[in-house]
Amino acid sequence: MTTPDRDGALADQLLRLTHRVHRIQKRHLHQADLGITPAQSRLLRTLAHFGGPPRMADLAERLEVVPRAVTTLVDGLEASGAVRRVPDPANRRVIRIELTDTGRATLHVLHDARRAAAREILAPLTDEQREVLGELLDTLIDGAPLPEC
Amino acid sequence: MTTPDRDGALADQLLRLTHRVHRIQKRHLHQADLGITPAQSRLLRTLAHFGGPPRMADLAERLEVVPRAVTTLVDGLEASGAVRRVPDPANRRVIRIELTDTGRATLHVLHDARRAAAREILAPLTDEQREVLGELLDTLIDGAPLPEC
DNA sequence: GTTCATTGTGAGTATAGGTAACAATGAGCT
DNA sequence: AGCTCATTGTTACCTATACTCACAATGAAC
Repeated sequence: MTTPDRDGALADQLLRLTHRVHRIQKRHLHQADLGITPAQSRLLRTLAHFGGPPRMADLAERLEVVPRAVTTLVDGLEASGAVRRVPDPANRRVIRIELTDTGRATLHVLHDARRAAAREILAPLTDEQREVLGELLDTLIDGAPLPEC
Repeated sequence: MTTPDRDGALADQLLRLTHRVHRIQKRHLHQADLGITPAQSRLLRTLAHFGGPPRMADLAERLEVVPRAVTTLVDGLEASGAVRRVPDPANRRVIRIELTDTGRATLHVLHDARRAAAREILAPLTDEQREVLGELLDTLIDGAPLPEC
């Protein structure tokens, strides 16, 4: 038997990798010294992928967290001056989250930190292996079933 | 240019995957209803990979967390009856962590939950792709530089 | 035998996220 | 109009993870 429990082994590897990725990202963020936490960085990154300023509910859905979590993250980012809460004139219940100029500058630094972290994590892989991994991760992420079902 | 920023893109994908893996594992663990948290599950899994009962310091090193964190995890697992603190007669400073029979049973259930989680995460991949991913993850994990340097 | 290193833990903190209740608002219906 | 119900963000609280720092007990080295 060449693969006694391939999926179980993959689970183990994924969990170990997950832990490592988180630790390394945290270290690089700390070194960047922007006062941005990993979850805040994730929100900023997501923010940049929207066309216009999204509603907080949009962010919660995209980040796959509960709306309450977004409130906390935006609180922190607003205190850092990276984002701004802007009330939506068309619907007074919604608040749109805008990236400030400071936030855009922060995003650049974060991007560099993220890339450095990636280089550290991916160090054992050749260029070809990174290409293959990228394709596999694309497939994994694009093929993910709808969140929360 | 075919790869404008491959490492940066990989970082994004890894971070998204990391979040997803963590959420899905948490859900499956909760469904298993063993009262075991993700970090405790990680410790149990690690425990099974040692030959004999390891010292808490060994666990901290292997898990790549600070020793204080191991204390908390063992506290919870001992309360669940999954492990036992056994003083080392050869060195009265060290405490060895033994898996109980209950713990061994728990491990089996956890293994199934982990495999189910893996199947859910890996659903978009074919068998061949899973093999390739497994090899890449092997390389990534084995080639990791020594912890904390 | 005094000094220094190892080992685990108490106390306190920060981050991440979850639930439940709620106030403000908008939408639909009669 | 009014009444009901869904949406949106937030207040208040709880849990899990992991960190630092200080410390007590022990062992090792000189």
